[in-house]
Amino acid sequence: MQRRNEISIGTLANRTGLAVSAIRYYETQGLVAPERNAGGQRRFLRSDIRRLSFVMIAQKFGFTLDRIREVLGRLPQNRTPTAKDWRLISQDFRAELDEQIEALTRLRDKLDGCIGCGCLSLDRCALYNPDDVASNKGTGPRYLLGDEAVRPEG
Amino acid sequence: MQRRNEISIGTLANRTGLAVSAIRYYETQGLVAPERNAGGQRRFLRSDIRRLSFVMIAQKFGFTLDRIREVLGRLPQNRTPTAKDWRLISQDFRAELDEQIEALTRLRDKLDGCIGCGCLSLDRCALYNPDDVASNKGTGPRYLLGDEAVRPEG
DNA sequence: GCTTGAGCTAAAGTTAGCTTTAGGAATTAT
DNA sequence: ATAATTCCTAAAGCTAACTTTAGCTCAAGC
Repeated sequence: MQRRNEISIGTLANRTGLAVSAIRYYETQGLVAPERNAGGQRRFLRSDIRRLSFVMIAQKFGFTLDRIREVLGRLPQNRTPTAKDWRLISQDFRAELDEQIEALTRLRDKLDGCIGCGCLSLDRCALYNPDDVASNKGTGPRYLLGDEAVRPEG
Repeated sequence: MQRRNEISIGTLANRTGLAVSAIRYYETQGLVAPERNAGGQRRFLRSDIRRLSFVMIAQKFGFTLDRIREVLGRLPQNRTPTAKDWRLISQDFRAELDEQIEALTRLRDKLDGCIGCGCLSLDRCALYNPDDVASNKGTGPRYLLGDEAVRPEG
């Protein structure tokens, strides 16, 4: 009962490399909205492969699922997104990314100033500007960019 | 019983802006190691203000506490760190940071290529190179891009 | 000397992003 | 027609980085 344009969760998992459980979780988070067949099983569209690929890429850049859902919300709801639709949101995405990289670079440059004075003290240090990098408020894990960027051990 | 060079956890909290509970947690994680007074209360050194300041900065850059503990381990254990000591580890730190920024920039450039083709598909997209940015941490076996190959069925 | 604020510990709760487990039901393969 | 997969749901578990709560002790001010 697998129509041309419909795929099962297992197939989607294989095509994206995601775990089946992860895809189900993404559904609860509103990142995909599959239909159900007569037996109650999820039927995804082929275009969901691209959709979830986007999710994975965005995560690699450090975006949260909430943020990603927002971005995906800019895709047309009433039809399957075209290449042009994806191009548009990828461009917005790139702009945010540029800002993130710049913020990080500014922060790094400030660290340079502090290496000079060796202070690292709250009283004087330029590093304590709250506007630097979007500071993740509240409890829970706070990660923006991968922690172990490159470990020297390799 | 507050000696010249010793401060209470409350004072340390005020000086760093951290919550008292956060400082206690950092102790369990081996990021600070205060002594105790006769009554069992923690007595920190003034130099711990700088130490925790470093922790906060490193977190702002997205480093995990585990990673930060490692970095702090390069400070001398037997004496209070000098400005020069801090300068040395800040430099190492900067190097890692540079790599992080570069990895992110490389990834962004690849996104540019994909905006061109609008593909965002696992089969073709350059974004799925496992060497890009260190894969996300988190729980359990997560086949993110690169951890476990994207199966050969193609 | 008594009250009040600061500290202490251990344990449980929180958020994000999932995975694992348990116990069935639907599909697919033989 | 079975057997073997795959899928389903709900609930619990896990990591990181903390906070909150409960119940008690210590220290400081009047």
